[in-house]
Amino acid sequence: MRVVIAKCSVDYEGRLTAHLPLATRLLMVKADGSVLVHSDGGSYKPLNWMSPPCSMAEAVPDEDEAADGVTLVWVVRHAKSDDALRVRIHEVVSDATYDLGVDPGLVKDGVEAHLQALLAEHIHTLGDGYSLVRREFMTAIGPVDILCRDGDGVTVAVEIKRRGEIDGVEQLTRYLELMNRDPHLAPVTGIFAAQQIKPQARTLAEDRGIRCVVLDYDELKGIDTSEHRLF
Amino acid sequence: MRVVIAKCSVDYEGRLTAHLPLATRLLMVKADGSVLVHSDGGSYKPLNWMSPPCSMAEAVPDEDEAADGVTLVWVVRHAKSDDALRVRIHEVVSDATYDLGVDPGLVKDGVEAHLQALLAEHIHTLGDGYSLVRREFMTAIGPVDILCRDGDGVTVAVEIKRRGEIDGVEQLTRYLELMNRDPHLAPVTGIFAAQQIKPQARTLAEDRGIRCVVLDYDELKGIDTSEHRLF
DNA sequence: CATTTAATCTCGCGA
DNA sequence: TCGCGAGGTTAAATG
Repeated sequence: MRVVIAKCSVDYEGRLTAHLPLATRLLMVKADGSVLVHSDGGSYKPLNWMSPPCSMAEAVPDEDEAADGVTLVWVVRHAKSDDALRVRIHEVVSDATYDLGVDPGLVKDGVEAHLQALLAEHIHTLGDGYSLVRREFMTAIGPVDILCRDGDGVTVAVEIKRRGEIDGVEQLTRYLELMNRDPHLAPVTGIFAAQQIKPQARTLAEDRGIRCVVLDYDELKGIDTSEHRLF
Repeated sequence: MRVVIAKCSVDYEGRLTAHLPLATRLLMVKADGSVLVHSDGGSYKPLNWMSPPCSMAEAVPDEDEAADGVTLVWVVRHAKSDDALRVRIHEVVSDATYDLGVDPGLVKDGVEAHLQALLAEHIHTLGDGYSLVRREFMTAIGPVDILCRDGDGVTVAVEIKRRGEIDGVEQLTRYLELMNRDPHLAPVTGIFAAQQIKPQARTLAEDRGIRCVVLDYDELKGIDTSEHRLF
């Protein structure tokens, strides 16, 4: 990885056009050729960047650029599209290259997939007599997170979100409409399950006869642990 | 801005739990206290990070950490939530601080707002006799991007997206349902206009009698230019 | 300040 | 490879 601190202006042309006036910034060139332009603020998103696959070339400034004080130009082109980034460097404060090696990568825990796995494992938390049919039940318009049966043997489609918003209710509604048109499956009722359900989403769901369930990730994991401890 | 190259492991606890095994990485500490952990690959997203407002403190490794070879621990805490990042540093390769000053910021061109302005200006590209009623036409559930009339004087609601997906069709459908209940407006037809329309979105839209139009930003801008050149 | 919506979204999974 | 959905989405605009 190459890290350069430089006074520069930047222009991007591609899916949109963007311009960064002259200022001192951090330029990061990664092993795959991608370039990031960071300022000393904002959040993790760079002010400007080029995603891989791309290649970076250094060019000599033209007459106008040289007259403006540009000493070096980086031309970064995307390999598959016409996206291009031009970094006009006026002054280099620092320029260093490091060998970082390959990163072992991030290990995550607590995302929607885990919620789904935990709820499937403890499907009875939805009510007495509930039994799992299958996770990721495929339909023509996409997979239903969990398909199960309630105590009366009625099919139930469960949509799981970390944060339940209107989009999720719309999604479940589409699944229910489709599945209720299938005589093999109908009638199918719906459960909208999330760690947190926005009031608007709850209202919409209940208005459509969809039951809302708030999931407690730690509690589900706790059940997991205490059950394992029985053995 | 402080830039550190170090062999480290990182743990995040907050909305989820995440762990980065020991490796050499770039650590960026911005003026607002935010921290970014970058590897030599991936895109512009850091492997791990802490968003502002937050504060970073250096701590002495405990006994176990020291036994593992940790020489220094960064504890980064978010100011408003319980999110925390622990960077366990084993070896510092480089550590430098730079004064970048305040960034003048990015100037953009070519986003959805511009598409809307351009299409409103050239509403006749939707068909002969089309006329603009108004942009951002307010309804009880939000603003319709463009309201216009077709050649027969029938009211048309236009939803504009850069990339047309199912959500956009749902949104337009809600507007149309509402507006068609209003005797002053009904009947209202719909147009889903985007630079790119996903097949599923197109299918859903056309199934609901909504016309799909693919917009060409450069062409609309070209019309703009050539019209201006007439004067 | 909360809410909504766009994003050069990125990222990962599955067909 | 492409499409689709999730994201510690982030970030900007708006009521």
